[in-house]
Amino acid sequence: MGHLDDPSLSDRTNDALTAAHLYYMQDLTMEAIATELHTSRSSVSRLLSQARASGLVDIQIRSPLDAPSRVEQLILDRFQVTAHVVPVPDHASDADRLERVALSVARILGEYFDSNMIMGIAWGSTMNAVSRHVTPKRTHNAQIVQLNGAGNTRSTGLDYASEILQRFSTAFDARLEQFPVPTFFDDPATRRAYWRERGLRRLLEMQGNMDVALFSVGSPFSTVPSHVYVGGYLDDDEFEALSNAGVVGDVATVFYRADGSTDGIPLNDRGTGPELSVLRRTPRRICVVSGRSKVDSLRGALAADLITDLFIDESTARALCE
Amino acid sequence: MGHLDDPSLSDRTNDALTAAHLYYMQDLTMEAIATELHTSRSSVSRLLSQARASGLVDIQIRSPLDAPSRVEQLILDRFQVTAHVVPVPDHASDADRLERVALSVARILGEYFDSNMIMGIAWGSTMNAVSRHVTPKRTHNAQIVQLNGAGNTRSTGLDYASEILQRFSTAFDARLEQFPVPTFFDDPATRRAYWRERGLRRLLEMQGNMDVALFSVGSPFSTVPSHVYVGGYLDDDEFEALSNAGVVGDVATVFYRADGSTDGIPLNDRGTGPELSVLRRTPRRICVVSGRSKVDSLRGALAADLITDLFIDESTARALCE
DNA sequence: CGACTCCTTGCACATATGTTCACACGGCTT
DNA sequence: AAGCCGTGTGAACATATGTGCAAGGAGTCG
Repeated sequence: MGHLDDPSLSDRTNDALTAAHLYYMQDLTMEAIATELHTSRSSVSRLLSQARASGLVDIQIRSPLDAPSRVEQLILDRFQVTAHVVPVPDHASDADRLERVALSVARILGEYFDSNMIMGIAWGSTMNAVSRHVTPKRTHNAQIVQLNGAGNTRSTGLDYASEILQRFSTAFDARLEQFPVPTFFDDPATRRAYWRERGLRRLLEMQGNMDVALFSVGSPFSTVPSHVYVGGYLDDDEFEALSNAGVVGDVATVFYRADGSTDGIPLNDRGTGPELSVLRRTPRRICVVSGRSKVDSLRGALAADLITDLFIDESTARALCE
Repeated sequence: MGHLDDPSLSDRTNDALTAAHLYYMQDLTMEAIATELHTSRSSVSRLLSQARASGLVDIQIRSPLDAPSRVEQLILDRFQVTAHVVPVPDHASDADRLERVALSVARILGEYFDSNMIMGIAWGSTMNAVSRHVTPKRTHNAQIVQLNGAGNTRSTGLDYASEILQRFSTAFDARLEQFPVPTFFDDPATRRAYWRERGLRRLLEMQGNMDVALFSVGSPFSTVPSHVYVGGYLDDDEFEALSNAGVVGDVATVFYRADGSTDGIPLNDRGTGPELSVLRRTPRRICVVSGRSKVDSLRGALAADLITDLFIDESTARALCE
């Protein structure tokens, strides 16, 4: 309940705090709060919006512990992964699904990330959607690190990926380590050489020490291909090579097969994503998936043991269990 | 996010959970939720009310850590007690104050009480107010124990005190140990004898092992006397004896002076409240105070080191600091 | 000093939410 | 089967909340 005329706090935040108390703890109406705060009802409405948006007010849903949904339980049994099924009506569009799952993740992410932690984040449409809604949470000495490069033949990719990452970084007040390299090098040798650069040491070390990893899965061969597959990162030959190698998906542009294996997939030697073994060492690996077209890819990621916590829309969850 | 067609859960709770998600996590309007749930908007409104009232939805206010209010900081410095100041306008009536502080406490109490814990609770107008608003929280193997007897010359007091305690017990799904004795025995010897009864052993042991104690302070000589002082528990002689002994207040009908001392206060030998030393052994001692008339009594309780966490209305808090 | 921008405010209106009420349904008694 | 709860429902109404907009105030620049 810290608030009330603290000189160190901006008046606005202070009022927001007080308003939040009066509204959420004491069930006053905004009208009444307006009177106490000597302002208009509309301003109170705005104060409360701000309080919610800035994470001052924290709303959680706590299902009785004995009530994981049937699907969540099923997923836990089959894949040893904690699933968070987001209710979305069956007839919703894929865009809707994505948006709604992303919103749910954005709201709850603060539960997983705290002071002194390192979080690795990938980029793509899903992460973009999540980033646009993250509820801020104040942390100290926290670090966010980009998981894979985002440059392609047409641009450095800095705008897109960096914008995403920056939203997280701002929301958590965390330092941000970007990864200004192409998504794929042309020559594996160049990549290997570059990896030995000392400038990369810090970044790789951070990735090795991540507490949380946040990513989605890519699905190259689905009807709704992921960002990577349509953004000019891969040419036709490369695409075909993936197909020939039996690839079903990727995590942070590291490709894998249905059984989770990655050996002998040439593109991986040129990619900039973290070794899957590095990922697997990360205590919490949060995967966000929406849309049935990602099911095959998701199965592969599960087989590769890349995931500890899965956020997924309802019908995709059901599809996964079939 | 556990919910969704879990056969083990009542449909109603299930719907409430889903509705809560859609409303609080996905920002859908109730209208939209009604459509998804194939019901009417009004029902959704009711579902959400239920979800809030039953603690399914948990709303917290998290002030930036660096922002305890000035008053809270002041109280911490002076009394080594964590204060939670509840904003209440200066012109509010004492009844208002009480209600609003009580509501705030009721909402947050779940933070302090959990499975396998023992909580001791006093009774009185304040506790009554709190009890009427406690937000339920599911716990296992938790125990609530009454701190002091509630019988008087006119009744066993079971109705009043028991009703209060039962509300807590229900809200937390905790076992309840009542204390069916008068508030004060007529003869100290009777009390001592009774205390040796084996039936009392269990109760006293629980009190000795409390994890949390919840109480207010009584203020005998203020213009707004507490429940104990007007409920027929004390006659004029006893009242005068208290006055002569320099008593400023009580906690669970154990009386103390301004300096926190209790020695040589005759009524304490006949009272049924816990020894203050027992109280002081309790790790968390939550005191709820509203109304300036309780300030003197509160000072005494602070001097006696009876409190670790203090919930108090704003103007009383200011009065305390003067 | 004025002209400008950028923010904030409160009003009035548009929506969203809460609540009352009459009614329908299932379980239970007679 | 008829009658009588208690519970739960949606329509209609009553409130409460969100938002576009025009106006005002503080700061900045010429």
